[in-house]
Parts: sequence; structure tokens; C-alpha cells
Amino acid sequence: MTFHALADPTRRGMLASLALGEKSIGELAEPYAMSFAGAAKHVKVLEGAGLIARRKVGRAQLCSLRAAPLAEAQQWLRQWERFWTLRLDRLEDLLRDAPEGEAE
Amino acid sequence: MTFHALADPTRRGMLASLALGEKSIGELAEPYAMSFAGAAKHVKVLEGAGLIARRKVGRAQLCSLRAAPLAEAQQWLRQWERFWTLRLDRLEDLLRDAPEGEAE
DNA sequence: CTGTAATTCAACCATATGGTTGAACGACTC
DNA sequence: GAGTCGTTCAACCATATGGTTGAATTACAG
Repeated sequence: MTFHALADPTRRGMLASLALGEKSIGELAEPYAMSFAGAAKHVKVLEGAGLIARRKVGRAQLCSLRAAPLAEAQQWLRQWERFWTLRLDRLEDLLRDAPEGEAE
Repeated sequence: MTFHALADPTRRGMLASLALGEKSIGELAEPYAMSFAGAAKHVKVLEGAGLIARRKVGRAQLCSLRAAPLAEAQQWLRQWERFWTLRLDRLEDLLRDAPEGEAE
């Protein structure tokens, strides 16, 4: 679900905004030419992906970044790291020459 | 576009399959309980995201992994690395204590 | 030339997504 | 209690997505 949450530029922007500190939903929504309710839906998607935590302060909902899913996503991408650290364009030759073996 | 391409488990599976070497579209489609045309659409999404390259061999289209967009995605995620290398649960306190300063 | 395998394309369908508006709710201000 | 601010919710809309089927294309095999 994390990748889907990250697929939208508005949501990535909100994460960047939260990187600077806690923000209310209204503060998160403000930079976007979009209704409050529309932006709140994006917040809900981020929350569903576990990327933000919320705490109630008076009538405001303060959101903060939860990086754990980002760490998992990065971990997943690391699987492929060898494909760009090794010369990419030679890799297919390596695999064809030794289809049963390991690339390293 | 990369994150959107990675958001679907079928497409992630296809990438994993391609990590083992070139595959035709039919070979990529075979593991999935889905029509050929349906799977071919996923391949097209991956291609649109620049995650696979294709070359024609006879009547088959051989697909191979292009890792560059994955590397970019990982690079993007690295922006947030400090949020999970620092103690996550203390971070919000740090930011609240020094709202104008840097976390490090 | 015929047939078939791998792919492409177009049409179609159901549901999800990204957005809107407007009404309702809970908490602070006066 | 009345007003208002921040938020939530429900209804609605247009378009995108993920899937289907069937017909058309292309390349090889006989």
C-alpha cells in the first residue's frame, strides 16, 4: 500500500511538508489548489498506508510523519540494488552465460 | 510514474521474474490467473514507467529489467532516511524543541 | 498458401480514484 | 447559548484502472 500512497505528487508533497514538523490537516491542505475535503482524502490515504500518525489537540488534528513504511519500501528497493550497481547492460549477458548460477 | 508502477503486486512479481533474466510477454503472463491481454497491460505500464526494455526476437517480444527508475525511487526514499535512522519516536520532540533549527 | 503461436488492438465492463459540494459535528470564543 | 473554526461525512461526478473478450496483425512452420 505504501507505493500507492507515494504515487501521488500531492501526497509526496504532504510528506515533505510533514518532514518539517507536525501539521494540522488544514495546514497540510493549504498549499494545494484543492478543496479541504479533497486534501483530507489524501491525508486519509497516507494514514491508511501508515505513513502518518495523528493526535487530537483541541479541535485540530495534528499529523506527524511515520517513516517505518518508507523504510520498508526502501528495503524492498534494495533487492534490486545489484542491478544498478553492476553494469546494467552487461547483466543480461551474465545471466545468459550462467543461467543456474549466481550473479556474484 | 515509478511508484504507481510498483504499486501493483502483479507488476512487482513481473519485475522479480525479470530479475532472473529476459522473458517474453507470454512467459511473464503465465504465472497469473489472468488473460494474456490483461497481463500485457501490466507489461505496458511497466514499460511506460521505463522499468523494462523490449526487443523483438522473431514473433516474441523479449523484456528485460531496466533498473534506472528503481534507482531513482530509492534515491528519493533516501531523503527520509534520517527519519528512521534517528530514533523515530523522539523525532517529534526534537522538532518541537527547536522548530527553527536542524535535526542534526 | 495455410495454419498456428505471440502479440496487439478495440470495445466493453465494474470498480477505484481524485475531485467537488453541502450538511453535520465537536471544540473553542464570546 | 450563538457563532465560528477545523474537521468529518455523504452524495455525487468524471475519469482512470484492472480486468474481460474477440478480432486483427506478424512471423515462423509445413
